[in-house]
Amino acid sequence: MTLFEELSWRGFIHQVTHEELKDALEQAPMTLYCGFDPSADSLHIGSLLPILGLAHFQRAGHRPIVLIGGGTGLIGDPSFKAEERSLLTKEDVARNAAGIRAQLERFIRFEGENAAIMVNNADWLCEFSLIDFLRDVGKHFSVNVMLSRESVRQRLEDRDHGISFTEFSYGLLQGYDFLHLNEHFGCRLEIGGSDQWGNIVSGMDLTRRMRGEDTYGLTFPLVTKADGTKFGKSESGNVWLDPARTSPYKFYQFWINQADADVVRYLRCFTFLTREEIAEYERRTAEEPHLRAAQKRLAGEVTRLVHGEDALANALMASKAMFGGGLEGLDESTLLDVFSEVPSTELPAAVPGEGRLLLDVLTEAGVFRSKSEGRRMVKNGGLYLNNERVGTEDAVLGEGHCLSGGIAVVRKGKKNYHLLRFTA
RNA sequence: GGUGGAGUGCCCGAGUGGCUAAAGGGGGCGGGCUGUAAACCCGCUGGCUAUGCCUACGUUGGUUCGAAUCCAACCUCCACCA
Repeated sequence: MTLFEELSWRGFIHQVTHEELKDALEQAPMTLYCGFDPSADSLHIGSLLPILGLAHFQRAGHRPIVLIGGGTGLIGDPSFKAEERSLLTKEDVARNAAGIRAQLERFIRFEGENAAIMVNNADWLCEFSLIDFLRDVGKHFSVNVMLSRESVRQRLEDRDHGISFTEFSYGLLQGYDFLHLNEHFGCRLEIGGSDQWGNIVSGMDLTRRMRGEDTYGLTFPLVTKADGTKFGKSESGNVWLDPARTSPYKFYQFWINQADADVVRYLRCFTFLTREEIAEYERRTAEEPHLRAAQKRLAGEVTRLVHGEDALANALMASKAMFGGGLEGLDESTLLDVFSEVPSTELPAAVPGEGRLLLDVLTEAGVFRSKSEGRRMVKNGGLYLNNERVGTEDAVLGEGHCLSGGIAVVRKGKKNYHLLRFTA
């Protein structure tokens, strides 16, 4: 199977500028690039597709360039954005660029044969003088063409939001990146999300005009969900690659909760499993959906890829404790680890012996907004202490409620945990 | 600027003197079923020192034994006209 065929069945291909790209990729190693926007100090799973795209190219022997938009990030890409965004400071962008760089190193190999290269476009864009840029680069861009781009159409039509000259100029900068990479690294292909089509074509045009070089562009489709909601959001917001922002446990849970209708597609594009393996999961999803073998494999693969083997093991252990039941066997450090991201409240050790009402303690600890809420929760049978349902409103907190290490695990409903820690 | 209408709980929306912590719907939360899913079913959805009390129907004041409901002023929004 050729690289192009592989990308194709995995669902990586939305648009290609030239059909010949598929042959060119088979004939000789190619240098290609993909840009990442440093608008936050971490990537989120929306960037996973481009990252894995680059990885596939590298596995097939091509040379990827990872471009961090340290310069373009100072301007802001207006493509398909409804409103003008506020500018990030140079310090923010530099810090974000560093964070993203560290993350990308997990996915792409930067040494050995066809090692990837990482560049930051701040290195060349920030050097440019305005006059030079307008004379040398701007001259090759037609405002008429820029105005006709679909990606800014909404902003041109919307009088309330409009578009500033700054953002309108963004395309020139990204276009210049391609030219620069072509000149310095022989880069001949830019890949990106489907919203990047206009910017990619700009860069190709510029490279042809200024250097007479023909280049290629390829875009990935938007990742969709069968139910029409947006992919990449969990109830707690964006799903980030940074474990400090989205813990490996939550990350794992995000994937395990994917719908049957989506999971096979996700196995194709977010894992490196073979066609045969995925076909097997497709069969199992159809025949024994309740086992959710595909979701488990997807969550395992992606979590390992993003966070590593140890983090995956922890996520699995935590998931088992949260959903499998038994807490009794766990020792203190395991408990703390499993519930590490759960809010906790420290209480003096004397408290359990004093026989205080459980509801009073939990309201003080912030588990309930009011005592009424707590009473309601008990009445509806939604309050659990160490996985045992609390049956009465006047339950008293006692010695027997501590697990190892003086910890009591409070649960509201199915998934909301809170830890009480009794300290000496 | 003129005229008319409207502001109710997280949201929409009923309610025109006591039976109203306020119908109904949505959302949210909890329970059941299940696969940590979807769909569906059920319950809850102001607070408290709790068979009672307090707070709440745009704001402030008034009428009344009693007001979301009547009156006055103010604020805000909408519609139509200019």
